[in-house]
Amino acid sequence: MAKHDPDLSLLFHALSDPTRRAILTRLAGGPAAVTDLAAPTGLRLPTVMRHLAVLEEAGLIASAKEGRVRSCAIVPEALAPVHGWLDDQRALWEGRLDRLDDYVMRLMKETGHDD
Amino acid sequence: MAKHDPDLSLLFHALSDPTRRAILTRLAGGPAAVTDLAAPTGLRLPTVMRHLAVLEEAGLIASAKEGRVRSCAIVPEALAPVHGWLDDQRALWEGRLDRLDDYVMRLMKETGHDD
DNA sequence: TGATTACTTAGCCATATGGCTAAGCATGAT
DNA sequence: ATCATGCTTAGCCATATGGCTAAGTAATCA
Repeated sequence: MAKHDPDLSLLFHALSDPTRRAILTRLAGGPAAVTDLAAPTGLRLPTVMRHLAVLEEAGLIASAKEGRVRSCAIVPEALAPVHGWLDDQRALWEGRLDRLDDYVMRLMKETGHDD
Repeated sequence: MAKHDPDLSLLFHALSDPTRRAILTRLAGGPAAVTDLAAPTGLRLPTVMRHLAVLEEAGLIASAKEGRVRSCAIVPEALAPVHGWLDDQRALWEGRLDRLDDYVMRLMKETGHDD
C-alpha cells in the first residue's frame, strides 16, 4: 500500500499543517505577495516559501511573478478530490452504522470498556 | 503559527497516508482484528500497529482487546471537524471566485502564464 | 550608478515518519 | 505443561519535515 492516490496524499499532507491552513484562509480573502503572507506567521521568508511550495505542489495555490513580487492565489477546484474522498467515506461509514453500533454494544458488555 | 487546531492537524496528517486511508476504507466494511488489517497491506505487524496508533490518536478509530485479539472499528463522528473546516473554506473560496477570476485574467494578460 | 526590496538558493540542524527485525508477553489450543 | 497465535515493545535505519542563517539574484528607486 504505497502508490494509489498521490493527489489525496499530497492534499491531506498539505492541509495537515496549521501554518499552511492559515495561509489558505488568508488567501481566501484574495491574492497576496509572499512577504505579506509571511508577516502574520512570524516565520522567516525561506520557511514560508517552502510552505507555499508544498501548497503549490498539492495544487491548492498558484503563483505568478510580477516584477520582483510573487503573488499567490488559491485554486478552488483543488479541494474537489478531498471532498470526494470524504463524501465517499461518509457514505460508507454511515451505511455501516447499525452494524458498528451492535459491535460497540457487544464490546461494552463483554469488556466493560476499551483496552 | 504552530498551536491552533491540533485536532485538524492530527486528522489531516492521519489521512495523508495511503495505507491509513486503505485501513479506514476496510474498516468501513466492519470491525477487524489487527492481523486482518495488516494482511492486505503487505507490511509487518509493528508497522501496521503504528499506523493504527496514528489513526486512534486522531480519533478516527477505536479499538478494544478481546482475549488476545484487538478489534478495531471506525469512529464516524471523527470526520466532523474535517468536514467543518472544508465547508468553511469552500464557502470562503467560492465567495471570492469573482475576484479571483478577475485576478487570474489580469495575470494571464500581463505575464502570459505562471512563473 | 548604487542602494533597497523581494525573493531565491544552499545548506545546516533537530525531530518526526515509515519501514524493519528481534524479543517479549499474554491467551487459546493440544 | 507446552506450543502456537496475536499482539506488543524496543530499538535501528533512512528519509522527510519544519525551522533557521547566510549568501545570492533580479527589479525598483534615488
